[in-house]
Amino acid sequence: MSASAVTAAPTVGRPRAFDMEKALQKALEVFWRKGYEGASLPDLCEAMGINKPSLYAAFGNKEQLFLKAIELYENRPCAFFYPALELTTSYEVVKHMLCGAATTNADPDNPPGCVIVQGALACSESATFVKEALIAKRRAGETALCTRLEQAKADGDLPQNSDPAALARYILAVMQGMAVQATSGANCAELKQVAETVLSAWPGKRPEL
Amino acid sequence: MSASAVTAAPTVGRPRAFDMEKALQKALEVFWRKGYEGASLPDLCEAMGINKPSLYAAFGNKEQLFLKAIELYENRPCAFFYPALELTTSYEVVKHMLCGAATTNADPDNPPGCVIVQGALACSESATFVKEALIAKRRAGETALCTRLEQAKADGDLPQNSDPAALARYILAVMQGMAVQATSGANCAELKQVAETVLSAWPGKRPEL
DNA sequence: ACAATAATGTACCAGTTGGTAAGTATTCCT
DNA sequence: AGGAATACTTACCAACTGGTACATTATTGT
Repeated sequence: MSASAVTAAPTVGRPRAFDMEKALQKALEVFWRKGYEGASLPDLCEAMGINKPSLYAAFGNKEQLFLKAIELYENRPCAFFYPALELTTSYEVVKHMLCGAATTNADPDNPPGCVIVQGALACSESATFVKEALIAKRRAGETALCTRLEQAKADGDLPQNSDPAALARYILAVMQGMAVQATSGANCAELKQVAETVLSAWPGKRPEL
Repeated sequence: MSASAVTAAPTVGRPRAFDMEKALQKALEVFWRKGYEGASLPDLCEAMGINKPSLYAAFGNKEQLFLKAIELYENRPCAFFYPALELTTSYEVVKHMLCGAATTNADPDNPPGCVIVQGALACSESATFVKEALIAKRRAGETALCTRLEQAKADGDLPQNSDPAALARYILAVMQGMAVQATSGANCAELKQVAETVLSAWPGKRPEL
C-alpha cells in the first residue's frame, strides 16, 4: 500500500550512484527547453549524467519522468502560484501571480517560458496523455483562481457586476501569453510591464498606500 | 531571376495530379494540430493525399512545406491581423485583433489555437530554424501593432503617459494566451470574454455610440 | 565468506524518422 | 510517331526513436 516516496532508498543492494532529485532537475531543464517530444532519451541521459537503464530503473519511462519533472516544477520554479491565493485582496493575489510569472518565465538561470505551457502544446498522438495532463494542470490553476475571485466578489473586494470565471480566464491567458513572450526572448522587465498593464486596470480594491 | 509563384505550372510534362493549394491547406491543418516536429511525413502525406516524392518535388522538404503552410495561414485564417491596423482608432484596432483571434483560435472547422504560437514553441535543435522563423513572425506582429499605437498616441487617441510598446506587448501576450486557452478547450464565447475584459479597460478613445 | 539484492555499463532491438534512387506513366511539342 | 519533360509509384536508405537483455559490480544481512 505504501506509495514510493520520491527518494525511497532501499537498504540492500548496490546504492544508487546519482542524486535522484538533482537528476530530475536536469531532466526538467531539458523538457522545459525542448518540450516532451523534442527531448530525446540521449538528451535526457546526458543532462542527467546517467544512462538509459538507470533512468528507466529510477523513473519508469519517459512519460513518468516527465510527469515527475512537472511535479518538481510546480513545487519549485512555479511555487508562487497556489500560495498567492492566500493573499488578502484579489489585487494582491493577481499581482503576486503575474509578477511571479514574469520572474519565473524570464529567469536567466532557467529556460525561458513555462513548461506547463510549452511542454506539449501541439504534439503527435503518442504524447496525447502528457498533453492532456498539462491541460488539466492549466485548468486546475484557472479553477483555483476562479474560486478565489468568487470569494473576493462575495467579500465586496470585486464589484457585483464582475465575472470571476472570465477574470480568471483572462489572468491565466495573460500568464500563458507571458510564457510565449518569454520563449520569444522577452526579458523580466518587459514581462513586468505586461503585469503592470493588467494591474493598473484591475477592478478589485487596491491595498492602502 | 523569376521566383516560383506558388502555382508555377509548367507547360510540358505530365501534369500534377493534385491541387497544390488544397494540399498545402491539408498540410497546414496537420502542422496546426501536431506542431512542426509532431507532424510526421506519413501524417502529412496521408492528409495531403500524395506520397513523399510528390511532396518533395512540389514543396522542397518538410521545413519548406511548413514555411509555405505558415504563409498560407497568415493569408487565410489569420488574415484579420494586419488589416486591423488600418482602422481609425486604437480601440477598434485592438478590438478587431482580439475578436479575430477569439474566432480563429476557437473555430470548430479548424484545429484549436494558433500555429504561429504552437507550431514550434519548444522543440529539438533540428527545428531551431523553424522556431526562430515563428518567433520572427510573432515579433513582426508586435512591432506592427506598436507602430500603430505610437501613431495613436501622436493622434491624441491614446493618453500621453501611455507606453505603446508595453501596450503592444500586452495585447500580443493576450492573443498568444488565447491560443493556449483554445488548445486547452476554450470555446469562442469564452475567448471573447477575455477580449471584452481587455477592451473594457482600454485606455484609448471609444467609438461614438 | 556467501547469498540476496539492486544499480551499472554495454550492446542490442524493432519501429519510425526525414529523405531519395530508379523505373514507369502521362503530357506537350515537333 | 517519337523525343523531351515532368509527375507518380515502389522500394529503399542511414540515422534516430523509446525501450530492454544481460552480464558485471557494489552493497547489506547472515
